[in-house]
Amino acid sequence: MARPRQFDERTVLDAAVQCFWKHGYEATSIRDLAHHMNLTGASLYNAFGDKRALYRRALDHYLANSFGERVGRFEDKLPPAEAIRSFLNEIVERSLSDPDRKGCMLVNSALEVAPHDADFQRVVSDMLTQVEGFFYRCALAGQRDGSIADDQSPEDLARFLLGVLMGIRVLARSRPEPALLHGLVKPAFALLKAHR
Amino acid sequence: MARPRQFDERTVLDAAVQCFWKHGYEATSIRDLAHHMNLTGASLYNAFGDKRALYRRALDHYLANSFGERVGRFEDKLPPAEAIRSFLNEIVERSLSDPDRKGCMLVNSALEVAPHDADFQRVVSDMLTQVEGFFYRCALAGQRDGSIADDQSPEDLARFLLGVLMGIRVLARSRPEPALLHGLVKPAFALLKAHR
DNA sequence: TTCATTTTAGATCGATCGTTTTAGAATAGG
DNA sequence: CCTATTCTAAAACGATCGATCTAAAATGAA
Repeated sequence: MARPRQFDERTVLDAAVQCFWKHGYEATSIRDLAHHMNLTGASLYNAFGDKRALYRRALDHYLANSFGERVGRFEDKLPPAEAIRSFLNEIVERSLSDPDRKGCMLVNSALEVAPHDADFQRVVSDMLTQVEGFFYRCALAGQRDGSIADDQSPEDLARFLLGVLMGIRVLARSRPEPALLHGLVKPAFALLKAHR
Repeated sequence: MARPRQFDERTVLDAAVQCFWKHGYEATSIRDLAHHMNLTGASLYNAFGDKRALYRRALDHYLANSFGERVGRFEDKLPPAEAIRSFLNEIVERSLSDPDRKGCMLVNSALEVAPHDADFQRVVSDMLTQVEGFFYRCALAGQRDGSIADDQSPEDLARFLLGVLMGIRVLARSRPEPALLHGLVKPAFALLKAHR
């Protein structure tokens, strides 16, 4: 019977997420990771395989705990227009209060890793499609209940909102200024507003 | 009297831009750069100092030849609303036709390098402010001549358009799909349209 | 021609990289 | 107790990194 593990997998994955999220894949070394995860190199390799596999696990962990839980909180609990606004506003507020300016690990991965790795390309693309799907469902429901303007198709509104979200994420890392991020979403929300 | 240089600086900077733009800073090695720039390591160091300084030169070169020239082409030659639309549409079309999916070196830098380097942080932030300024001037002029809706302030419109541009850039690298990018800008353009 | 200076070419340096190895430790089962 | 298995700790491996070094080459001036 083998020796049992000393570490808690979730705890070490949280630590890995923090490292990769802040610094990116290439600039995060295995020694940094091992140090922050409180593991030795061999334990890290035993548990996760290699750097790339760890990155994948960390990204999946991040996505489950960010987008996954955020959609769950908003989609079935708020009216569609409000779900969209709350979703984006929460991201704006969290970004403005992050001293590390980490932005979004999905977006960071989309730009750094995914262009050169087919597997990550699929993960990122699928996830972006899911985010778009959330916006689509909200736009559709909002146009049906009359709370969202219907001059644009729900497909285009979903694409537009996805673009706005990506823009927020980039500016959150590069220019996390309240006037900028609040001012950015204001016209977007106005576009959603139904004219009655 | 010293031996003259064999290389053309602009040509080697173009090559450096391509390397850094496609792969990012960390994942681009000096040997890659030297190879694509057709220089030896020593020549590269003699001419540019070190990797970081070369990156700075490459980024400046990129910015002068992308944003700089694009604004020059549109701002004084087209009406304001059309300048905005042409600016964004050109970026969409170029992104859709780039097999390397390089996206935008400024955005890539904003996410990879700028969070950890004060100098680059300033370069990126200043540049984003200039892009916003372009949008602001167009929004202001467009609201004055009545071709751009005025329910949002020109400041907020500029912020919004900057966010939309960032979104385009991210999606151009991660999901360069015609329906997505075209669909994204359509509602944004509709928002600009004045209701007369 | 020599001289001084910079460039180019290729090799080398010391450090860091991702990963593996070696050895001791921790467990349950027999 | 022994055994088999996996975990943990630390050292080590081979490769690559950014940068420097050494030597030859290229120039104009004296």
